Amino acid sequence: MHFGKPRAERADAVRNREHLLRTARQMIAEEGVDKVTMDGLAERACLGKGTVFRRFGTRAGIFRALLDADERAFQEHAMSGPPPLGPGADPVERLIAYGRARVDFLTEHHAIVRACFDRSRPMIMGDPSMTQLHIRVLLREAGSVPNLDGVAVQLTAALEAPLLLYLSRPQREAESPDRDETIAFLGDAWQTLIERVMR
Amino acid sequence: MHFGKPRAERADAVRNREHLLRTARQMIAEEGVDKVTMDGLAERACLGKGTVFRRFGTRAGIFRALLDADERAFQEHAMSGPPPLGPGADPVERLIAYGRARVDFLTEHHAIVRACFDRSRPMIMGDPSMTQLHIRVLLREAGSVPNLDGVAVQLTAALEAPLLLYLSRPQREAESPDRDETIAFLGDAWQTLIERVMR
DNA sequence: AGCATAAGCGGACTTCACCCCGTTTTCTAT
DNA sequence: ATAGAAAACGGGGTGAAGTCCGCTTATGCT
Repeated sequence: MHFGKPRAERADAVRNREHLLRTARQMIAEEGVDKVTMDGLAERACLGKGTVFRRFGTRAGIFRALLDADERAFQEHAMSGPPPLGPGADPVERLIAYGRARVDFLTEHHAIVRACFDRSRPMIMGDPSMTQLHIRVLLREAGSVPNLDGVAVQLTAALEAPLLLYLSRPQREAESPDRDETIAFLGDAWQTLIERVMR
Repeated sequence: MHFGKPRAERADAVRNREHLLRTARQMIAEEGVDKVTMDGLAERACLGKGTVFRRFGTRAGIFRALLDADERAFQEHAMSGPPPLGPGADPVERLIAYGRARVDFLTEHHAIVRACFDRSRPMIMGDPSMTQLHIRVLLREAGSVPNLDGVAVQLTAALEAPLLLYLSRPQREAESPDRDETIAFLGDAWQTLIERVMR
């Protein structure tokens, strides 16, 4: 009765997944996120449509997979990079730095992040994001906050939701004039919020 | 050259819109939000599909229209109802009361609220919701907050996003045991947040 | 009332996500 | 090496959103 190893992923599966991700990245670079269709991707990768769905489940799944690597790298930085983002700085400093970095990250990956949404199966509260966990830890380090879990949820929402929900411009080019404005706007707002909550 | 009256909406159009909304409400009551399809709605209302799209633009548009009346009533309450929600109470009290009422409202209309999302054309930051405006006004009344606009955006996100984004269970029955828990959880968190920001 | 015209209507058509299931490939145990 | 099982593949099928355009009807003007 040895579970634990439900048999590793088959070699062709791995090969195909990577090929599909590469192809998807190309398509995004050439035509933008919403020109990536399941049929189109399959055809361009010379694979069956069924394969694409088997690998990623849903369309949103592709974008989640694409984001995954960058997301890991980002959290890595936040958890063990140099201060003020990483350990070593004052927790409040770290919270502020985290927020600014996160705004930057989400803006950078804006199109893909938004494409991760799945109308049918959205994120559940029980599945706290890395961001929420990180904020929670730093809040606790920064001093006693009542209702820690609740506040962590809401600060996470305050940080991420504006980019996920409220602002969503075409933002074709990375050099858009209001791109930097937006980043500064939300970063400053975050800093203000944290300073007032923690003072 | 008199614009201003681009000719009022035709009588049949009005009739059909109301008929469609009534029918949609029935279908929602009977089978739930995501069984409401454009074809189904058109057929049940004995109208062409083109008509449904002409009236509401997109599927999400139907739900926005359905929410509209209730949303107005809610804002009415918040702006001119009895304290602590309405005018007369201390601004901080009002902010807290508003948040609790809003959580309640969003939970009550959860299914429809979520159905208002539109993958292709999401809300723009330039279109600040009533909630954002209200929060902004109360914040200003409550005392000088630096970065007023930014903080208003983020508090709005903190209040609404958890219900829009992070928690989304089927929540079929209104008497679900964790429904009340959720309302209390988010309401308390909101109160904590506001108290700390404003202290 | 009668007419011109803009608004509204209907439903076929297109596109896309997602499902299904018979066929093929890889893996493992012998 | 080989057979048998499990996993992966392929692509046609389905249902739903959204578009198009020729037809119909309300409305305002005379």
